[in-house]
Amino acid sequence: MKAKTALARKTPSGGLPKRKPASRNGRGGVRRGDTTRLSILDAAERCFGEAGFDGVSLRTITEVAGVDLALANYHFGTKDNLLREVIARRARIVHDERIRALEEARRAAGARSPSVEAIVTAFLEPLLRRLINGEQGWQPYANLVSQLDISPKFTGLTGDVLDPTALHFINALRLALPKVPPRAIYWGYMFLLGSMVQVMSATGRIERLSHGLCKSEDIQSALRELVPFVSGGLKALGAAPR
Amino acid sequence: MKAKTALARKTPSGGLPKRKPASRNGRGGVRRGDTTRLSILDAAERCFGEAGFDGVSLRTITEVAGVDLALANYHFGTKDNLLREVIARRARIVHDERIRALEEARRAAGARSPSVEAIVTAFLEPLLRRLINGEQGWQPYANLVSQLDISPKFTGLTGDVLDPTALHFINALRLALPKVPPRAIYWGYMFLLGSMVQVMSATGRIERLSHGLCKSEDIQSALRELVPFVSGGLKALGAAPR
DNA sequence: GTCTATAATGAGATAGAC
DNA sequence: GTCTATCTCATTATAGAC
Repeated sequence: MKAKTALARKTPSGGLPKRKPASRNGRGGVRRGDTTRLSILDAAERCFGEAGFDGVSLRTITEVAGVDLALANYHFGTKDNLLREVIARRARIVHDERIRALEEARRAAGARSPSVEAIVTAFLEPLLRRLINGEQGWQPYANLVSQLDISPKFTGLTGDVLDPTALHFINALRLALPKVPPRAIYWGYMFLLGSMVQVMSATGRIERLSHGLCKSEDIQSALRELVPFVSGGLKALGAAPR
Repeated sequence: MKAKTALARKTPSGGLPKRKPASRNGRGGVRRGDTTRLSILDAAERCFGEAGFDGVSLRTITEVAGVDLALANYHFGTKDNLLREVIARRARIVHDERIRALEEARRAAGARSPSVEAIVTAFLEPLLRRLINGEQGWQPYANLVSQLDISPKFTGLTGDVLDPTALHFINALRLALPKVPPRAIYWGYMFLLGSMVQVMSATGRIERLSHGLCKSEDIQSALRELVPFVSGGLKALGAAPR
């Protein structure tokens, strides 16, 4: 099984141009190359989200971006690295906001642990709220992350970026559920992820099943069900027969 | 965004050979073409599961199968159709067994509805039990189904095959949880799917997070946590603020 | 049913003019 | 930074001998 793309390895960054300096022109303006970079990043996000990493070519991406094919390689080196930068861009934002929300919940709870609901909400809201508000580019990003989360081929990539957040929340859940054994908490976190992913990936499946009663895009309603579901599930974890 | 593969459309089956007759030689023997067919099916299952539909070429698949490249097209027509047959083969088995398990649970419950736990178990066990027992080819299949479940590109395919099962269980859950509104049940079913998918897709993420305390391949332990989690989650669904 | 050979196209990446 | 042109190789699929 020849792997054509080697996402497990770190990019040697040998093929990349040294362009971090001169990114701005000192008067707050944006250089031409920056808008090109952004166009490619946005187009890649959208295309990857719709068709998956291997389902889209750089040709298609640059076409959607309205720029020349060669510019993808100039700005990002390889396709692998383009994916990396697509993920990293928004993952940082979500991570920071999740941690802030968790700290906020801790402060609100005072000496006790925050409730499971509060922890789960702190995890889910930062990303899902953006989908609810329809903020530019977040739906494709959510779609993409969902796909990467499942695919064994990409665990290296998603892990580097998403594991730190995970450990914070697993820790919080352990404190909130002292009677649930750690093993169960780890699995519970995976189930939380899985449930969230079903909400994030707009497959249109739920409208087919429900004959239009529920809608994939109605994240608001999904979140209203998701928080009690996950919280109730986590609290039920201790009762497993040993 | 040019879609190179048209999975939404039904295959016209014009490129397929009329080979259903003469599949067996009347004395219970297996013809040469059948073992080739099987080799390709098995190899495709494994490769698709590891790298995704677009991440693997027919060349690689036939190489893994140890047969000539042209035989893939001879036996299956197109790559799309090969995927279809890979899915259908085991999906039928799982569907039948799930329905049987659900009916068994109904019989055991007598006049009342089966418990949520019984319904959830009837859904999860037929597939997960095979992973636990390490039955040939089921892990790659589970991996593949997980990926298709998320990808917007493939909903047409998975829907045709998996929706009938879904509706049976959604119905059972509605009867078991009369106080939970239907909308919530539909979402709950999606969350059930999502949690299961996290168990089925062997990404190795949970061992990284838990430092080896949990293992992706230990489906037995995962199932022990999954049933209470999902059941508890479903029961908690009604409490959503309207 | 299987194989060789090849068609027809698309892929990621790069060299070099501007 | 951008573009044209191209390299090199892989892709799906088929035609035709055996």
